[in-house]
Amino acid sequence: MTKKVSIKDIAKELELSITTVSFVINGKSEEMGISEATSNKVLELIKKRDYSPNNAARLLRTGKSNTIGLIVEDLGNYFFGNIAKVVELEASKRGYNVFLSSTDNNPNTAKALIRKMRNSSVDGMIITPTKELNQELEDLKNDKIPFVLLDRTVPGLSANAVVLDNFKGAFDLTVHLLNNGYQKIGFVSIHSDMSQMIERERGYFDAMESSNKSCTKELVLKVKFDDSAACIISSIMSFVRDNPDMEALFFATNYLGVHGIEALKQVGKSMPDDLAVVCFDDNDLFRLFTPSITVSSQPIKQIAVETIELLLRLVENGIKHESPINKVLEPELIERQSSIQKPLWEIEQTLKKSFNKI
Amino acid sequence: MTKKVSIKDIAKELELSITTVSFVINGKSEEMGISEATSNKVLELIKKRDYSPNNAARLLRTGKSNTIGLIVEDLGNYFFGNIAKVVELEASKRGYNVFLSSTDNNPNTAKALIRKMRNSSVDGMIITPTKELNQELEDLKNDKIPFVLLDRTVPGLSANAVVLDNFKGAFDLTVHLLNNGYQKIGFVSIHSDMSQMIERERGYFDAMESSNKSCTKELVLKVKFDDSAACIISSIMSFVRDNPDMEALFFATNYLGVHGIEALKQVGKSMPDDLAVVCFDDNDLFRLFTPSITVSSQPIKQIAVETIELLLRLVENGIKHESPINKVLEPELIERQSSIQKPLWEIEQTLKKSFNKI
DNA sequence: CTGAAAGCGCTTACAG
DNA sequence: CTGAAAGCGCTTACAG
Repeated sequence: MTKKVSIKDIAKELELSITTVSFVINGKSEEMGISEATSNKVLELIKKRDYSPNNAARLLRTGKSNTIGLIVEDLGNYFFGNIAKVVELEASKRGYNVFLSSTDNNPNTAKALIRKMRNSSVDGMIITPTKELNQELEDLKNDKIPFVLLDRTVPGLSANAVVLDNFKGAFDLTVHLLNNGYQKIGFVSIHSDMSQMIERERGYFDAMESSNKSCTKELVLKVKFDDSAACIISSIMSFVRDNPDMEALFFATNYLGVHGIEALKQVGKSMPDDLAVVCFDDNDLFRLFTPSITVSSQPIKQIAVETIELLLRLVENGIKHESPINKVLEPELIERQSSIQKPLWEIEQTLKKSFNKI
Repeated sequence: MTKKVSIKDIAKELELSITTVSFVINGKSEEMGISEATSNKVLELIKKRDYSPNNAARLLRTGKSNTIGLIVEDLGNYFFGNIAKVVELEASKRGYNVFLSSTDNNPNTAKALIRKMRNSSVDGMIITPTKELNQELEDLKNDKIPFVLLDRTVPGLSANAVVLDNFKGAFDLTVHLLNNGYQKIGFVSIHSDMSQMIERERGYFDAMESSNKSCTKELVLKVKFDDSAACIISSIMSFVRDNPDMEALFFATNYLGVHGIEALKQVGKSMPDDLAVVCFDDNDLFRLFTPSITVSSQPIKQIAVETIELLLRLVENGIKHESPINKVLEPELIERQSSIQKPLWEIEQTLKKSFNKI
C-alpha cells in the first residue's frame, strides 16, 4: 500500500483504456455497452490492487465531494452528540463523509463555519442555526446548496427543517403539572428569539391560560444563554427564594434543568415535596436522579435519521422548486418522580382552608 | 457568490499571470521577489471578490488536504463528545477540517473507518483503537501517515499516544475506599485486553494487595462490552446479591457506573450505607446524584489539546525517526458523598465484635 | 464495444 | 520581478 494505485495503473495492467476502466468503476458498464468479461476483469483487479478512486480528483472534475457539513450547537452535549453520531452513521452508509462543528450558539462562529464548509465544497449541510444567520442562509439558497435546519427554524426564512413540536412538548408538560395538582408553576428559560424557545414559552403560557383554576399563577425567569453556570444557578436560587409560594418549576432546556437542580440543592428545597420539577429535553441520567426527573423527551435517533435522509434526498435529486419541507416530530412525555401527584395531605390542607372560608 | 471565482479570474482582472497570484496567495511574495505593490493589489482583489482557493485542486496537486480524521469510540458519550468538540475547535484554529466517526468499539467498523479516511487523504488521524487493529496501524506507520492514539495504547505496537495514568487513577480510588474504612471492595469491569482496562484492574489489585488489612477481600465481576444494558444491570444485581458482605463497589468505566447505580436502585441498596460506590471517569451529572458519586476524573480538555497539538506537529514537521511520544496525563480524584468515611456506628460495631472475641 | 483528449483549479520547476 | 506550461487523477463528450 506504499504507493496509491491510480486508474492509469489499472488500465495499463489490463491493457485497456482509462475510459473503459472509469466506466466500469462508475457502474456504467451496461449503459456504455462494455462486455461483461472486460467488466469483470476490471472489477477483479480493482479488488486485488485495493484501488479506490481519488476523491479530490473526482471532486475537481465533477464538483461532487460526497461530503456533508454538520453544524450543531454543542457536540459535547448529550442531544447533539447523539445526533452527530447517528447522522455520521447514516451518512456513512450512503457513502458520505461528514465535517462536524459546534457553534456554541455564537453567530460569528456559525458564519465562519458555513463559509468554511462552502469552501470545502460540501454537497450539503445540516445546520443548527444561531441568530443573525439570515443572510448566509439566503446565500445558500440562491447558490442552490442544499441544507436542512435542525432543531429550530429561522424567523422570516422559508427553508427545509426538521424540528420538534416544541409547543406540544411544553404544553403537555405544563398540563401534566396542573393535573398533578401544581398551580403556581415557574418557567425558567433563556432570553432568545429562536423558534424552539418561543414555542416552548407559548406552550407553557397556553396551558396555564387554558387552565380555569383561578389560583394558577404564571412566573417567569429568563437568563442569558452565555451567562456562566454559577450565575444561572444563583439567578434560579433567587427566583426560588423570591417566590415562596411557587409549587413547581419548568426548565425549558436540559442544561437549565441541570443548573436548576443544583440550585435547589443549594437552597435546600427538595423535589417534589417543596417544588415539583419538569424539564424539556431528557438527559441520559435524569432517570437515575433521586427523585428521577420528569421530562419531555426528544426522539433523537428519529430526528437525526429524518434530517440526514431529507438532506441526501435534496443532494441527490437536486432541489426542486417546491416549497420547503418541514418535518415536525413528536416529543414524548416521560412521567417520573419529580412531579408526582401532589401529596394527599396538601390537598387536604387546601380543602380545610376552603372549608374555613365557608 | 453565484459562481466561484478562481485564481484565473483574479489573474485576468489584474492582468497578471496565474503564477504571480498563486505566489501571493501562498505567502511567497517575498521569497519570489514580488513587488509589494503587486502583492497588495492581489490581496485586495482577493478580499473584494471573496476568493478562496479550491481545496480539491490544491490537494490534488500538493497531496495536502488540511483535513484530519478523528476516530472515537462513541460520539454520544460525554467523554468523547467533549474530546471531539475541543479537537475540532483547536484544529479549526490551525486551519484544519476534521472528519469524525464512532467505532462503538467494533474492530470492523474501525478498520473501515481508517480505510475511508486514508482514501479521503487525511493529513493525519487521531484514533481511539479497538482491538485487532495492529495491521492497520502498522500500515499507517509504514506509509508515513501520522497518527496519535487516544485514550489507550495497543499492545505490541509502538506509536504516539496520549493516555491517562489509568493505573494511578484506579489505585487512588481504591486506596480512598480503603482509607475510608471499606475493605471488601468489588471491582466491576469489562472483559478487555485494551490497555486502559488492564491498567485500571492492575491499579485496583495493587492497592488491595498493598493494604495490609487481613480482612480485605477482592471481588471481581466482568461483563462483556457489547452486552445490553439490561444484561449488565442484571449481572451487577446478581453480583451484589451473591456477595452480601461486600462493602463497596468500584466501577471501571462511566457507563458501568451508570448501570451499576441503576442496579443498586433495583436491589434496593442505598449508597453509601449499604454499599459505597466509586467510578472511573466522571460524568457531567454525577455531582448532582443523591448521593453524589466519587470519581477519578479525566482532564478532558487537556487530553484533547495535547492530542491535536501532537498530531499537527507530526503532520507539519513530518515524522522524525525518533521513538514515539507517549503523553501520560494525571487523573484527578474527586471525593464526593458516595464513598464518605464509613459511618461511625459501623466502626463501633466492628469494635464490639473484636471485644467479644477477646 | 473502446480509445484519445480536454479540462476541473491549482502549484511549481523552468525559463527568461 | 514575471510568465508559459506541465501535471496531480479523474470524468466525459466525441469519435470511431
